[in-house]
Amino acid sequence: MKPHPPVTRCQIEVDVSYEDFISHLPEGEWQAIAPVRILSFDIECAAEKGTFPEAQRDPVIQIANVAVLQGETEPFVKNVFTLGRCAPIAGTDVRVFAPETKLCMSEAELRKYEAELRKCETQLLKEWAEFLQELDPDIITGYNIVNFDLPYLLNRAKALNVDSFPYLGRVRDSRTTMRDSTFDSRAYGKRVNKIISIEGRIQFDLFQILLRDTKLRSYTLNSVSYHFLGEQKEDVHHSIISTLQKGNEQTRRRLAVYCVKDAVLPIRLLDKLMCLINYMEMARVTGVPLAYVLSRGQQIKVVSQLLRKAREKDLLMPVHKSEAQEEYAGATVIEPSRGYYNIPIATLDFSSLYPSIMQAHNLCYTTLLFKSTDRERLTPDQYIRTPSGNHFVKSSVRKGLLPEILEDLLSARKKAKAELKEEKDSFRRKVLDGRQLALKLSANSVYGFTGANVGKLPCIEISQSVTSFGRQMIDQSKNLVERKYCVANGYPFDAKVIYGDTDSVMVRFGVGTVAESMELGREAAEMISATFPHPIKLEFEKVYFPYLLINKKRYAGLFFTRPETHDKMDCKGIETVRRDNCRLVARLIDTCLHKLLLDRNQTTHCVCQTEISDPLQPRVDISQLVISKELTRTSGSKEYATWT
DNA sequence: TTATCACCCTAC
DNA sequence: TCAGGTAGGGTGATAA
Ligand SMILES: Nc1ccn([C@H]2C[C@H](O)[C@@H](COP(=O)(O)OP(=O)(O)OP(=O)(O)O)O2)c(=O)n1
Repeated sequence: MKPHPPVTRCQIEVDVSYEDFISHLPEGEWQAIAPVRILSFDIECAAEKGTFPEAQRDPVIQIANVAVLQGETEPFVKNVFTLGRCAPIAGTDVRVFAPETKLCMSEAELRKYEAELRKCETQLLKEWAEFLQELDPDIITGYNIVNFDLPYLLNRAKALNVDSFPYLGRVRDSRTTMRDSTFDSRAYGKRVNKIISIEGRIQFDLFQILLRDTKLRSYTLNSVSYHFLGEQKEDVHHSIISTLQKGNEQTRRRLAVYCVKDAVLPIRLLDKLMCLINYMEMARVTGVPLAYVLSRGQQIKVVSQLLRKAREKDLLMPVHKSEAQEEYAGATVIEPSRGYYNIPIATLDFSSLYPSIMQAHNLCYTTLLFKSTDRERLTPDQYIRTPSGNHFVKSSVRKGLLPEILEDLLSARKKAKAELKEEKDSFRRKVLDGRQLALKLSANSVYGFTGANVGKLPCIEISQSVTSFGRQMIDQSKNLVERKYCVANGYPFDAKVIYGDTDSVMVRFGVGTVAESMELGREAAEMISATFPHPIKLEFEKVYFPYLLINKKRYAGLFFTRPETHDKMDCKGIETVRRDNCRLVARLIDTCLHKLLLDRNQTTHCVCQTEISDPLQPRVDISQLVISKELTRTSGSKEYATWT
């Protein structure tokens, strides 16, 4: 089960209209919009979260703050509101906001105190609403970033009857409303979310961003911050919160620091992950509003691009009554020759296989010939027959919309890849890689859209033609390699394709060094590419040496892109990359693979055996044994592995 | 004891 | 226009 969502709702205020905003961004200078000024405020109340039952009975805890980032790399905390006097925090102004608490209170005193507290909170909410409503867009960037827990604040405003609060948009007198929504897709899973209407402002829920863009074992703000920023929240255990609050200036200061950090971390993450830049690019390329990139799926992007292209050509999109269509065959996975290979294995891979198939063969809604009578009006060289038995006209007759869409998407991806190549910083490389992959996914989704049974415009003819071409191509590649690189043709060894999945072939050329393998791989890729129409391209991608092939979609190997040294250890489908195991298993298998591949020690079993006695020793941390995975249908919480 | 299935997550 | 696709391994429950 996914953990409780952390306090990570971020909001961006854009001064100009969306169109104006993006049209003012120069083509090649995305970095120029890096935030210059960030305003952030955040309120945290453990009791309201319902996570700390102890705290619920204790009305004392209320701390909030406002933080500002102005051009500096570190956010500057402008105001810290505390309840009770609090010792200064460096670089901040601390402001006392409530009456002092007493350690012991009578019943009457407590009630009076609670009433005071509500008054303070009400005033806080009013101040915030005013602050938001009058927040001037930054002169230089035209926007501000504000971080706070919007659902929480709206609920508090409701509970305290602060009627002036929920008017946070840029349209005066337009009430901010909140409702639940669910989003269900195979790729993202079932997500429950809150939809909050704020005209003229765009919401980025960092928790949702992280769920979509990253694959982590835990999504608490704490662990995410540690993972990406290398720093954690100031850890204040909930059981001591009220003690700290009731203590003195110094203890309350600790609490305040904790809250400041909470407000600042999401903004730092947003910046570090370059969310704004990447999402803006995606919105521009696919032609959807910025907020859709997060709140909607892939279909809307494809539809938007279709409509854009259709309008250019004076075409209309039909309203399709989607009747239930049956599934269609997908890609081939070559039967693996399982084993441990202590010689280099070259990997050849079609670049953007499905999109390039659609481009090469001009597959589109607008080029499909439904009926045989349509074919009779054309000469045979004006159309093609796909391996699945469907017919499409050639681009000389009419160029399809989908190929044009794909061209745009792929060129955007190409640019992203070029930038990735230039980048030296390893963290930024990861971010740029994610951006490149997101564009690839969007391109593949164009194909997926045509096969989407629940979609608005499914067209199985297209999708099954694409996959049938793909099957044919991987077959052909395998045969070409094996036929050319054999003893009969004067090569020292018979090459063998030991495995392949959808668009890739793993070739054992028989040669003993990485360099030779690369040489042959490059040559083979070029040779095979030449047999396919533009823009289909088979690329030499990498060499694995050594290579452990366990099963279909499960393998590991040392990854070489240069002859001298390996880049990394690459694991696919194995427990080390799966998140439904406990960490112990992942760690164990990781060490085994290290020994097997890095040290080439093929007698690893004895090492594992000594490790395996570990769980029975009390020194193994229980956290290593926690298994967490998503539970759908049935309810329940995390499962814990136990030994009794 | 083996076959089948639902479920999770991953590789394309 | 709420919601990209198929292939496939591994696990544990249940049927045969
Ligand atoms: N999420 C995905 C991933 C892949 N595919 C399909 C379409 C791809 O063309 C094909 C091969 O996938 P790859 O992961 O090898 O990626 P590409 O070949 O598209 O890109 P590249 O190899 O250039 O990274 O599988 C898909 O439909 N959806």
